[in-house]
Amino acid sequence: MKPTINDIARIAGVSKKTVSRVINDSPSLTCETRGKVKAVIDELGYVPNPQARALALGRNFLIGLVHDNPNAQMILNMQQGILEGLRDTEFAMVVQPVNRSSPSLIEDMREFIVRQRLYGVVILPPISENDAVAQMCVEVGCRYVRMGSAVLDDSAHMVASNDRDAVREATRFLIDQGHCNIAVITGPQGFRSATERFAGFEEALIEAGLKLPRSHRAQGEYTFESGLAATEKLLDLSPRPTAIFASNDEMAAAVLYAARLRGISVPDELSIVGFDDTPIASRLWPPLTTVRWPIVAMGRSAAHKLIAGAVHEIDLNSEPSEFLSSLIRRGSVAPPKLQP
Amino acid sequence: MKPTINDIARIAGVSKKTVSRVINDSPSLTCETRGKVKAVIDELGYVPNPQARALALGRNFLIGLVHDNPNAQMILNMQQGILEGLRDTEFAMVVQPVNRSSPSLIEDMREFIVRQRLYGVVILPPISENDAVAQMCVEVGCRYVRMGSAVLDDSAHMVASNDRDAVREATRFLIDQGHCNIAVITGPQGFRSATERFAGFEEALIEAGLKLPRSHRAQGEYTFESGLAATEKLLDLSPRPTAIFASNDEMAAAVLYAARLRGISVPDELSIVGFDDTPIASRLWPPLTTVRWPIVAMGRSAAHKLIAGAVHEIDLNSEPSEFLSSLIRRGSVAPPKLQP
DNA sequence: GCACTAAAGGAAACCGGTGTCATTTGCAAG
DNA sequence: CTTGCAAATGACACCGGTTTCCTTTAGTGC
Repeated sequence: MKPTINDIARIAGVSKKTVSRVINDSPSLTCETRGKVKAVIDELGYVPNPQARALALGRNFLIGLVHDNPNAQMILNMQQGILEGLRDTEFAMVVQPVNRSSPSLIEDMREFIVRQRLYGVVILPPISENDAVAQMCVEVGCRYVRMGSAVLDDSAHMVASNDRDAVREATRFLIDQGHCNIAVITGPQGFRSATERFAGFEEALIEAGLKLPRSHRAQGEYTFESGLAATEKLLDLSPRPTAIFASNDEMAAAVLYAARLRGISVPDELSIVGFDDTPIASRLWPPLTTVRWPIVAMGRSAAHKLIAGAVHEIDLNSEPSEFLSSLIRRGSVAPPKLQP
Repeated sequence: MKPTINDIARIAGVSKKTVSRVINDSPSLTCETRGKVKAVIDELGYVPNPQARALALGRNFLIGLVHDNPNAQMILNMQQGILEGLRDTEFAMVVQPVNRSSPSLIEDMREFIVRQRLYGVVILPPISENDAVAQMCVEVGCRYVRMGSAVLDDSAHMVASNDRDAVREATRFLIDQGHCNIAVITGPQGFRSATERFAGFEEALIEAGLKLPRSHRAQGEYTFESGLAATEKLLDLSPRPTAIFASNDEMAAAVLYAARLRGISVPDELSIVGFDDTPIASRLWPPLTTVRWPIVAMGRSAAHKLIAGAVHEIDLNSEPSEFLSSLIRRGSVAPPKLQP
C-alpha cells in the first residue's frame, strides 16, 4: 500500500500538518524539520494523493482540452504544448472531443467540466469562437482559455495567432512572384479563422491594386472533399487563375490533387499556398508552400495562463502576448508561366 | 456553489447515506425514497464530487493513455475509441506522451501513474511492446492494456490486431495482379509490428513460390525521411521492382514522393501498398492502397477491458477477441507493365 | 398479541489531505 | 528574571463522499 501523510508524520515524529507544510513549501519551518521530513518522504517514495488534496482545497488538478477534430496533427501538437506547460506541476490533462454541430454542445461541455470539476479548460477552434461556450464556463465557474486566430476575448482568456497578417504576407509573396490572377478557397462560414484568413488575402490584393472578382472566391469547409469541389469551380474559370490560396492545408492538398487529375502542372501552371503546415504539406509532391503557426508554444501559453494562479513559478509576463506565424516556402509556388 | 450530498440529504429529508445509496443503486431502498431523492438530485443538478468519491473508494476514475507520437491520426482515433468506451461512465482520460528512447521511460511512466493514482493505463505501440513497462504497471498495482500487432500478453491485458494476416493478404493481392519482383520497406528493429508485417509479407511470397533477395528488403524507421532513403536503395535495383510494400503509410508516401522525383509513374511502373490507412493515404495522387485496422474499435475495447471491474454494464464477452484489418484498394496498385 | 426476522435508514468513523487556531519554543528587551 | 513577541509546531475540524454497524420499522408465524 502507498504511504500516506500519516505514515510520514509518524515515522518523522512530527504532525500531519507539518508534513503538509513541507509538501507545500510553507516558509515557517526549521531547516532541520524540513530536512528530516523530506528524508522520510524520499525514503518511502511518498506522493501526496491528488484526490485528497483536491478535496481539501476545493479544486482539482485537471485541465480539460475540448476540441472538435478538425486536424489531428494540430490537436496533438496542442496536447504536447499544453503538457509542456503543465510539466513539473501536479496538473494533468484530460481530453474531450465534442461535436460542434450538436445541439447539446453546451450541455455536453458543461457536463464534462462539472463532472470532473475541472480546474480549467482549453478550447480549440472552431469551438473557441462560440461565445456561448465561454459564457457557460463563466457560469459554472471554470477557468478557460480560448485558442483562436484573432483576439476575441480579454487577454487572460485568449491565446491568439495573427492569421490575417500571415495570409497577407503569403499573398504578397504570390504577388511578388508575378501572379495577378489569384483565386482563393475560403473556410466555412461562421469561422473566425476563415474570415481572418480571407481578410488578409483581400488586404494584400487591395494593397497591390488587384481586383478580386466574386468568381475567384470559392468557399470550402476545411475538408479535402470540399477543397476538391471548390477547386473544380476555380479551375473552370477563364482565364484560369495562376495561383490559388487555400485556407488550410487539407484543402490545398485537394487543389494539388485536382490539378493532377486535370493534368495541370504544379507549380508551373498553378501555384498553391496552404495554411497550417501540417505534415501532409511536406509529404506531397511538390511540397506545399504554407503558413506555419506556433501551435506548441501557444498550447504551452494556454496552460500557463490557466494555472498561473496555482503555480507560483509561472510568470505570465514572460509569455508572448501574440504568436507570430511564418511563411514556409516550398515547391508549390513559382512565377507564372506566360500563357500562350 | 455546487450542491453537495448534504444539501440533497437535508432537502430530501433523509440521511447522507441514503443519498449515497441512491447514487450507487443500492438494492435496499423503497421506491418511494429513491424517487424522492432522485427528484431533488435532478432539481438541483447535483453531480457527486469525483474526488471525494475517489478518496472514499480508494481508487480513481482516470484512465491514462501513454503514447510516443508515431502517428497523429492513429493516436487521435485511439483517443476517440477510448472515450467511446468510457462514455456514460464517470471515468475520464488523461493523456501523456513519453519518449520511448529516454532512459527514464519507466520512471516517467511510473511517475505519471502514481502521481495521478490512475485506475488504469492504455499503452500504445511501440511502447506497448516493452515488457518492462508492463512489469512496472504490475509493480505499482495499476491495471493496464497493451495495444499491439500481435498477442504479447494474456488477453485481459492485450488488444491486438493481426497485422501478419493483413499484410499477407495485401501481398497476395500484389502477386495476383501479376507482380513477381516485389520489394519491401520494413519497420524499425525491435518493433513487433515491424516483424509481424514483414512476416506476413514473407509468408505470402513463400506461398507463391517467390524469392525475397536480401537486396529487396530495406529497413525504414516508420518516418517519411527513412522511407525516402529506403526507396532510393530499392529503386536503384536492376531490374527495378515493380511493386513496393511499405510497412506504414508514412513510408509509402515517401515511396510515391521518391518515384515522382525520378519520373517513375505510379502505378504504371511501380505499384505501392502502405499500412495504416491514415488520411494522407487518400490525399495523395494516386491514392494509396493500404491496410486499415480498426483503431477506434480497439480503443473502445481497451477501455472496456480496463474498467469492466468497475462498471457492471460492461460485458467483456461481447468484445471481439481479435480485431481484423482490411485491405483498402485504391489507385496506387496496377498490374505491372512489361518492361521493354 | 407476541417474539422473531428481514428490510430500510441513520449515526459516526474514515479516506488523505488542508485550514484555523491554540500552544509551545526561543530570543530580545525591560 | 520576567515579560513580550514572533516563529515553529500541533490539535482538531473539515472537504464530500463511503463504509460499518446499529436502530427503527414492518411483516411474518405462532
